[in-house]
Amino acid sequence: MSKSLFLEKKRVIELVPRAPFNFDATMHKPDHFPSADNEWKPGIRWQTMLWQKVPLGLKFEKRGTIDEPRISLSIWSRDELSRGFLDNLTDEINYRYNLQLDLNKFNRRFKDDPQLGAVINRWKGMRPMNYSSLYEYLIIAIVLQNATVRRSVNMMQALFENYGTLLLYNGKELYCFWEPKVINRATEQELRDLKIGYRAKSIKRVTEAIVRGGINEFELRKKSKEEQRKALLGLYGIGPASVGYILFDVFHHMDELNYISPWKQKIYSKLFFDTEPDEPVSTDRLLEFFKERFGKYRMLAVHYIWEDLFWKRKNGAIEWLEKLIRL
DNA sequence: CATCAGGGCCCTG
DNA sequence: CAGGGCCCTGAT
Repeated sequence: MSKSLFLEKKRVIELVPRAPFNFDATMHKPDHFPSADNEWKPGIRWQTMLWQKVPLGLKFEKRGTIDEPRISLSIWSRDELSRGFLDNLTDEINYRYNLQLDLNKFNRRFKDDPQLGAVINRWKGMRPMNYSSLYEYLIIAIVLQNATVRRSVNMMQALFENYGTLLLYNGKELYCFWEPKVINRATEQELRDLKIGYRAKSIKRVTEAIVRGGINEFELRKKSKEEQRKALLGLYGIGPASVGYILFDVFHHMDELNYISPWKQKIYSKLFFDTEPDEPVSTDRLLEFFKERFGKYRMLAVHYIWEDLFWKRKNGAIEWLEKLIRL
């Protein structure tokens, strides 16, 4: 079973996102499955983070306004953190959370779009947000595959309980990810005993690739999208659906949209063509449509409309949608 | 009770 | 490039 750690040192720093910045729509994605490494309520997000092998408890708090945004970031740790470490961490958080993404061109270009215009208006300053390292995201992607949401939640929880570290800070108890080498030492059978099924093999092999250094997040950030895609597809258990998520969320390619899974096909068809779920528009046609209408911003545009839908759902069930998402 | 498909991917033919 | 198998779970 996992260990737990009380974090008693606290530092507070200020982050300055590029305006416009919408705190809640960035810090909470209602379509993401709940995970024991974070918690959100309006104006605050708690998030654990393993950075340079140091487990951290983060708390982001909303300050300022959409047009003059600030974030107060409190950082809990077991030991005192150096200035250099904090600077480094700040850069990483700016990168992962897309805090410096310039949305102005996107906003101007689509403010009058019949469908996207109103959504941009509602969620001005929202950006895609990823809190994970590449390795952590790969694990999440694997856990999502061929499973219902509930099952993904259970698998992730079992992994945290067995390999993660429970962090106690700010009155919260949240799990922090493990170092890859921890799972590299585990056997496939140990993983299978957590009821993750055949995914055990994928997790072992992806972890091994990371530990060996065969795939390096920081090197990959410098490469082209197609080089990144090729490297990711080379990982056992990582296919086009997972790679699509990673290229957008982890590597921030706002135009990465060239694979649509069957369940999303039905939802996109309804959203953009108002078709019935049993007669969805072909994925080829959907992809052409997105490309033509949203150009290099196509995944960002779809993200806006997708999140808008799930915020609506959070505030009251949407009947047609409930049938299409397996919980 | 049995059967089945699911927020994919690998492997085979 | 189509289709079967994979772990387990909740739905039927």
